Amino acid sequence: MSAAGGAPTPVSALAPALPLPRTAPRPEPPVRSPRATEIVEAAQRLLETEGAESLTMRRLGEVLGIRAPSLYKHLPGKPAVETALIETALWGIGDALHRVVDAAGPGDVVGRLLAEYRRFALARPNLYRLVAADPIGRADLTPGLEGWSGEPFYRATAEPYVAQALWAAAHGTVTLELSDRFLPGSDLDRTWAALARAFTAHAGD
Amino acid sequence: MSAAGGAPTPVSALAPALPLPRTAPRPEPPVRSPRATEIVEAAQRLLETEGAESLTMRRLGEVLGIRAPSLYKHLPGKPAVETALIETALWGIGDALHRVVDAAGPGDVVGRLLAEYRRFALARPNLYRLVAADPIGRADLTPGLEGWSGEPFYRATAEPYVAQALWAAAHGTVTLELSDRFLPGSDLDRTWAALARAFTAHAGD
DNA sequence: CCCCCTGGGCTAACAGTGTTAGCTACGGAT
DNA sequence: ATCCGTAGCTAACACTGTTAGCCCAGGGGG
Repeated sequence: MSAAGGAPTPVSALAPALPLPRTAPRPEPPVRSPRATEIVEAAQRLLETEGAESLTMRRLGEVLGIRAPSLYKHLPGKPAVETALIETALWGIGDALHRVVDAAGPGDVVGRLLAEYRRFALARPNLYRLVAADPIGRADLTPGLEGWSGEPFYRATAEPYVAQALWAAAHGTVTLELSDRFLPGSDLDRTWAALARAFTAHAGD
Repeated sequence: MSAAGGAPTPVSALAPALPLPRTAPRPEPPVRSPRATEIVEAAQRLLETEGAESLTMRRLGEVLGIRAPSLYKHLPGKPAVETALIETALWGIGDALHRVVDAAGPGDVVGRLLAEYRRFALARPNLYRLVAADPIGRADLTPGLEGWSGEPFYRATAEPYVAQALWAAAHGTVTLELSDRFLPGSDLDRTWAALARAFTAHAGD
């Protein structure tokens, strides 16, 4: 991800930019062989239905009617599978968030952005957890993808560092909600509302 | 962790509470045998100096001049080691944050709280990453520890849901900073400043 | 003094992980 | 008809956490 816009956006821009412009174009998905695509799709199904600890090369081969070592004829290894899954997640989040900002009705873009971010993650908990799991082979990710998928936060806040903070806050909140780390009995709707309020209330300062 | 105070604090309290009260007492650390304590300390050193992937039972035994299976005479397994490390981290964070709130000079408690949270995590990156790594054997944690260690956020905001949101935001930002997930070239000081501003500016609304 | 028993080490082993090497069968191109 | 790449296979390696079972030193009770 990484909010704060793509390459052409100068980081120091305190921009007015009310029409919520797009700056970075949607990056091109990488070309994969048909079989490799099948494998990645099977991996996604496996991850969502059985959880991360079931996403093993042997198990993945099994659901494909294949032995584990044969997977290496199509993909270089397990990190590649995970990277592919992370990428589909980033494309999904990016598309969903850009859509929200595109349909910018009158007020509270931030609130709707946060709601959509939350909705997406809760709908695919295991996928989001995978994205959140630290290391992420930055170098192997499609260039520009992280920036593009975080860009809606910039479009909504029009200030790069507020955008980064908002993105990080959303990420943290959703992570904790997925891990069930908030005090039991908390009304998470109100937590999200408090977060939206913090980033909305004081438009000019 | 988990902000929003301990048991006696009614969640609905929109409290005035300006003297920044403490609600939950500091929980008692669990009693461990001397040898078990040695092992946990060695694990912490190992984690910080060599990283999470080196924190293996065989390697841990090695630095203690012991074979891996012997560790099981003192601790029930690797999850127990990790839980112990997580607990020391939570105690550390809790102590540091409570100290900040105790020394409450005039303004910007939130800013100083965030700064301390960040400082702590960056000083022990691998330890913090371990805490952030999802599953956390909630049941095996010292009761009340999570609530107590997040309580300073409540003391600083005096509203449980704002506290949760602030804590989550801090967690997310520090996680992304540790994983180097922000756009390269970003001035993270400004991101943190933007976060503090969001949770400070509008005191009353 | 001897016995017993417990604490804390050991080796061997198991099941599981990602991954590599080397073999083989099929299918399309020359 | 021959070649060769594609895509499967088995065997194996090095690693993980973990269990079973053995063994030896030290201390207390008869």
